[in-house]
Amino acid sequence: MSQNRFTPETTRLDDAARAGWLYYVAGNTQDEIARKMGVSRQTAQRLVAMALAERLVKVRLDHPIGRCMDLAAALRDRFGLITCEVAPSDPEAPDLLTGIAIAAAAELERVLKSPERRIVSLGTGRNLRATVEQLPRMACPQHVVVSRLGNMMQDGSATPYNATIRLAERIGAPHFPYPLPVLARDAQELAAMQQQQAARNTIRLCAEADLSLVGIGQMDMTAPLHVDGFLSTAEMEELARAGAVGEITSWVYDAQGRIIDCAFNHRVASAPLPRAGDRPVIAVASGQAKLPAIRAALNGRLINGLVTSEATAERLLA
Amino acid sequence: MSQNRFTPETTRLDDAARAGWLYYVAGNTQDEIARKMGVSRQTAQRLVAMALAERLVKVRLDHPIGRCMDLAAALRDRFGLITCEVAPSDPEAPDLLTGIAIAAAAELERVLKSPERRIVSLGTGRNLRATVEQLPRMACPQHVVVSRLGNMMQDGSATPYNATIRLAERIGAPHFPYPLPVLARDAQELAAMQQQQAARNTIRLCAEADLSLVGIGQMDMTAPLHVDGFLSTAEMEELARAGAVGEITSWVYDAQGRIIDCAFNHRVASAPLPRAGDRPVIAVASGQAKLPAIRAALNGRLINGLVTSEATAERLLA
DNA sequence: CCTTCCGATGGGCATATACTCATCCGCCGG
DNA sequence: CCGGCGGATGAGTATATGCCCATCGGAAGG
Repeated sequence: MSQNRFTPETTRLDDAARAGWLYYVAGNTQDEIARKMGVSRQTAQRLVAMALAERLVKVRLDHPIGRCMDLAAALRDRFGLITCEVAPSDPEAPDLLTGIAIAAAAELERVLKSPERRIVSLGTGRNLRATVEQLPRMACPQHVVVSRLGNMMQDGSATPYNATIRLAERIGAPHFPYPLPVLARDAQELAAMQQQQAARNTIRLCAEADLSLVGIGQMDMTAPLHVDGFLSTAEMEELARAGAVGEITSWVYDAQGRIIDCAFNHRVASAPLPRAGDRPVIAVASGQAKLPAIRAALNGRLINGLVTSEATAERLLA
Repeated sequence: MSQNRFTPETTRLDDAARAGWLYYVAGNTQDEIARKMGVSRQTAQRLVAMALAERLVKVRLDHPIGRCMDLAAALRDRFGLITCEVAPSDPEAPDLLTGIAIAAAAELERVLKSPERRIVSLGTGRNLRATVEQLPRMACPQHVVVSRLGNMMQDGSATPYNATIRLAERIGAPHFPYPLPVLARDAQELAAMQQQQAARNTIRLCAEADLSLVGIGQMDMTAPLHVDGFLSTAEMEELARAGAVGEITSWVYDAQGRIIDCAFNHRVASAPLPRAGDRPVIAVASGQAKLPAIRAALNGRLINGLVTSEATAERLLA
């Protein structure tokens, strides 16, 4: 078909549209298209590619998951994330944990399937606990599970939501609880604690973790740190004045995602936050209340992966 | 990823949606999808196929031609056509000939490109004439062009719009003009005419035609048969009373596409209409005025191919 | 009229995709 | 507890697709 009988541009685009239609809508093979349009197969291929390049074909996914993946892609783009999963929100309960727990579990499971030894470090929190609950039982003795922070309060009692032990049990992997409490009394005590062999070993493992899953805590009266009794109301208010908007494994940061240089952070005994480089540091967090904390963590590149809900993702991008 | 932890149907469909999204929207290869989703390549392929089968992915073509091809596909479906082309209508002049002439010429060209001998039979009319004008010059001595009806009026003068000669000249093929006039005086004269060797030979060629291109005539005061003087106003009115809505190569038919058993048809000297079986009998017709005639021809399976305008296609499907 | 250049073309090949088949796993009835 | 059944899986393979490159032909400029 001689394109030059008419305006070549138009006709060529028309042909591209035809080819695109035949390929994507009618499901023809490029060979059939070539025959039907009277051109060579290669030309048909070029036309189909052109239809794609010229954005003539628009693909839409008619499934809740489609919107989620759009949001996830947007978040990845915007915040330079290695990985991002957005779970469909149930309109009835937009911030239900189950969805994101399943999504996060899928991420985790992917890593655990590796036959190579992997070090997985975990924070704490309801989200992570729920995530681990969603994992199927697997036999993964080759991996190592390590906690990034203590589960002891200063009085020696345990915090709830311990994900590390649960995960280790579930997959039959050796695990390293964090051998220090969440907080030291002061910087001096902290320094002493960190000299312990077990602490140094565990902190090193955390630094080498192939995958880190953490929660994100908000900084209001519903803050996990406050609810669990690590932060008095007075301390909370002081931190808020210093600009605190969120915390990850107890490290408190401001709206730009910078760890605040304050008395509280000098007492935090948790493993240092991994520099979110090439190894995934994935936050599992959602909910209106955590929004500023999540946004700050993303802005400050404290994390390079996020698993969240559709509703939260939308608000993050707004 | 064990689907059986949750409702298997849902999860599988979700996975299909993810896979579809990754494939069609994100442009991943199935191998990448397999890695990202932690499944085998084959499973990824199945998921993509499922997303397609379950109609999760909707492809839309953002180009005027897209609408045309949708209409063409709908017409093919609805009327069991072998081939159907819908040319974009210029909103300024919805029934302009050029568009459909180009489209029809493309159809014709496709057949002419064959190195095998093809018999192409033609009707008459502005549409066919315009179609032939759109053909590029080609050297096709292997083909044969034959006319399905005469171009002589009863007084021996020629009708306009002779497409056969023009086509034969353009492609350098041997051609067979129709050796009889359009109409005989009566059935008896007709029978005598058809005994002629030339007539029998030409009619046989028409019956064997590999491609037949015909126009469709309406049955009102603008009817080609009337304008060209073959049908008096009185005869027209009588045929209309008998239910005539259109004609193809002078054979007059009713709204169901049945050739009417009437005096006029008993005088028609044109080659019998080919039974629209597997060999293409393509009508080139468009325009509000021809709508009932086209619809009837489609309903009666007098044709198995149609080239028309976007506007006409829409009305045919309405 | 000839030369040069650019885009289009089709052959050939590496890769990706679709399909078939044997097998496996979990479920169910005996 | 066992055997049969149906869907899911992975290996293998035929087919389709994407890409590189040599070549061609028409347009612009000398």
